[in-house]
Amino acid sequence: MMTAKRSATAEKILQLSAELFAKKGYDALSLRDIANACEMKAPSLYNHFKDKETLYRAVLQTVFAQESPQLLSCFQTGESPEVQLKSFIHKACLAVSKDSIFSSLFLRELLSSEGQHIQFLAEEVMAETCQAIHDVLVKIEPKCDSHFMTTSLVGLIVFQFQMNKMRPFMSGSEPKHTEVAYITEQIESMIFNQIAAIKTT
Amino acid sequence: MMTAKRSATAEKILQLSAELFAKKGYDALSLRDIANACEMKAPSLYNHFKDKETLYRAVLQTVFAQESPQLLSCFQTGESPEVQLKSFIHKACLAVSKDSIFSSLFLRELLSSEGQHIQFLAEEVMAETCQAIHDVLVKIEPKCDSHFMTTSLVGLIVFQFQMNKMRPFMSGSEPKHTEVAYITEQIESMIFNQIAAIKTT
DNA sequence: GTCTATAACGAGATAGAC
DNA sequence: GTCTATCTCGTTATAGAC
Repeated sequence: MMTAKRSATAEKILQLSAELFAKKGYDALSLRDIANACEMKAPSLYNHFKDKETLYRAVLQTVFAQESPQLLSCFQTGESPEVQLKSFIHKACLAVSKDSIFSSLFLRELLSSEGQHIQFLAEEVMAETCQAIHDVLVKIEPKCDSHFMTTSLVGLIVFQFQMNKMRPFMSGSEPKHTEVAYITEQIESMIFNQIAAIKTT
Repeated sequence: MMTAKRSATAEKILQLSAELFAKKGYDALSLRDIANACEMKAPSLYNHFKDKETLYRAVLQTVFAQESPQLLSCFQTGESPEVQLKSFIHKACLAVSKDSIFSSLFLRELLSSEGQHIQFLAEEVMAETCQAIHDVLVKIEPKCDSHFMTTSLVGLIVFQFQMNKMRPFMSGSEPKHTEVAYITEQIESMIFNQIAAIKTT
């Protein structure tokens, strides 16, 4: 599916507003804020996008499309399924830790009451990546519930990094808990221990 | 800490607006929407709450306070730590599946850019429950990272039930994946398999 | 007094005219 | 790209009902 070629300013609007949509959410973010970040006036945005909703959908599409190839590449190597999965976990954790735009937008949509974008996200944007995780899990251990493990993996990655904001106020939290390497290692451990447990039954 | 005694209408406003705040989010929900649900006019709300922000904070407090005793009771039995943790997982999953107000508000706050309420939630509202999980995990397996396991458990519960909206559009999803009993069982399995794996090292 | 509704304000929103 | 119409927001002032 080809995405329409965009002008340079349209690209600029997309990139800058993606960050703002992720940070403040659809309703709290005004077109003026976006225009401000782009060094233009709000009505000028209408030269590039039909309305706020259209801009937002374009943001969803491009943000997820940017991450997707990187993540999919993990599964296109000659390595064993186990190694492929591990490298995916590492790359996904790194991506989410570097900027949370991806995961913030995803979580916001998951919370949204009007489920308009849920289907779009699932089928058009995340399908390939989730399918790849799904397939590699089946290869590693056919007996496992690969759908549930896929959602658990995605959930842990998305949630644990969001939790970094709250950890300072929680008991038992240590500095290491906010480190990418440590979180990655722990999530990897949970997933592979679960697989191992199923394997031996 | 005593909470101020509230009138019947104030309680009604709290209950009805909690649902709406969870569903639409702080910014998207107008005082007129709330008033509508309560069968009153917007300005009348000001007889019961100073402003929107105050109402919202009261909502956070009461919603979490309602769930808290139920969940804490799991840890106040004479049962073994393992049984206590299992009964907590069951009760928490059931609570989240019955109404997602609790977990929606929590996730929304976790996403919020202004972290004003994060500390409040962590220290005033969720601290007791998280501490109880933390303690029981230490009892079961002192070698485990109980902080990380606590957040993983909370994250899995909150996330997996939110995912039910998206599952219909994902490959590999079956009807059982949206059932409370099945999700509960799977989360329990992940947590206890992780504990078992740590125990044997 | 206690709670309610009506009217209206100023700020800030989207979006269409120019 | 700018101007501006129109709408909706949170909030206040005020006056009437129980």
